[in-house]
Amino acid sequence: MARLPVYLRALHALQDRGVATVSSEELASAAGVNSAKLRKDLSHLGSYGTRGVGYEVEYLVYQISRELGLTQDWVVAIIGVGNLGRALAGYGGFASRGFRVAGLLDADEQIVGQEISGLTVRHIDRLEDVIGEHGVSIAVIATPAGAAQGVCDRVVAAGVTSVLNFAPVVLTVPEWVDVRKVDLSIELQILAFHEQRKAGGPDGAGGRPSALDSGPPEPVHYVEAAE
Amino acid sequence: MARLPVYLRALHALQDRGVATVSSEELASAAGVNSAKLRKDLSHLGSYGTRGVGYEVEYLVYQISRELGLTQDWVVAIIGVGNLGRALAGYGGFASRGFRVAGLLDADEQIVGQEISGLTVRHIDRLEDVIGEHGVSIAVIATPAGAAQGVCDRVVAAGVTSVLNFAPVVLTVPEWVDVRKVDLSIELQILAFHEQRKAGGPDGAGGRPSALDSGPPEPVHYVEAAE
DNA sequence: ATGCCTTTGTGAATACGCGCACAAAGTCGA
DNA sequence: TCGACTTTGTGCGCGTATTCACAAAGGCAT
Repeated sequence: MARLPVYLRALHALQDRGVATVSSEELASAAGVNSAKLRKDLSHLGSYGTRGVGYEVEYLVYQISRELGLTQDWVVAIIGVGNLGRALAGYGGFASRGFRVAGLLDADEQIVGQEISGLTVRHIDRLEDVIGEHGVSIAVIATPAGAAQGVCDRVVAAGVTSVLNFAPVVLTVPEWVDVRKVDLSIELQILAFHEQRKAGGPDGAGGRPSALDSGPPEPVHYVEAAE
Repeated sequence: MARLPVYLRALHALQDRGVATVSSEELASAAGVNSAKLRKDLSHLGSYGTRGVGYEVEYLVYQISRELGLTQDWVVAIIGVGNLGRALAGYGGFASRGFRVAGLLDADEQIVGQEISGLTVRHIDRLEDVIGEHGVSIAVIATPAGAAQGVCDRVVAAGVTSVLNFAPVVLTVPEWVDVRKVDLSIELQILAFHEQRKAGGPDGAGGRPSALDSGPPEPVHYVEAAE
């Protein structure tokens, strides 16, 4: 389930606060989901709760980590060291969750050789070497759109079976390879869509809170046809 | 629908290649979805196809852009100018889709005053001013986890009704505010989960291609219990 | 003009996810 | 020891999304 990482994060926060046991209600609230859903999710990986008490935080952390495969280290390579690649290389959330960045690669000679977050950027020509040497199993593609499919084909040919794609293209891969896509522009477009509806979209004003109940302080934003 | 931006991107690519009309089958393939689903999605915003021919690319681009609210400009502020904030500020996919970054804000005095992608970083104290002056309606939160909820409360109080959150926390907002979350660590954890299953997870080896059919060149990666 | 061929738009069947609500199970106080 | 209370685990119904499959609609060649 895609929600397990969220639970895990909430559990880590509880752990840091010294909480030993937690009820499904509390944990669900912290994770922003329904408590029944959370219980059902947890029950799918075995019954680790005690009725009348709740779940033991530490034990649950271990079980979820195990289920997610975080009890082992995963070796990651980042291809494309532009602004985004740099940000990813320096992102602390990786190392703390068992993800080790073993290689940074780029095609730009200006960038190759630079040291970023303790790693030297290597040339994309060495892609297969880097993957082989370090046993990379997850590739993060942060290249321009045009280069993404080519890079993807190469990492797959080199044995990578999971790809995290930040380039704005739909990657084609063999069926044994998993791809997840993060697209900043699409996220904004979805927000714009809802924003437009709130401001009284094509269907006429629908469903936004009136100024009477505890709505926004300012009426609404101006909306005028952009042509 | 959350798929419209994907269709739009595929259509833009077709437009660049000079394609005038496209069938649901082709477009669905380019967008990575089922063709019936695509037709149903498009039919929900009116019937813009011609039977026997397909859809006119240019017209469809306009209709989807309109539906998504991209015929107007949206004003965005980015709060938190670390590695990620910097990457976002320089991301070309924003401007080209009608999103204008009007403000960069940070709490760090070292960063305030720097010019990044043509914008001067301002101090977080001026948050409300920046939002008001430019009519910001979308806030991008790229702060550390600890600061995110506080920043979120402030932008909401200042009138922002859409938030794109990169901080690894679940934000609590009034019900008229939309939040979308992008969490790099969670994406990797989901990949690790599938990776583990492919490598013969807790359930025993299940469903991965054998070495007989067109599987990966190398057998599989080593997997050993990490404790 | 006419009939064949392509492609859309959609009814119907299916699968899926979600959440309510409750029984089973366990704790804790008396 | 016993009963009341808390919390888990899950059966069930419901609404939504997805897919199949086909009839309606339009183009195009003859």
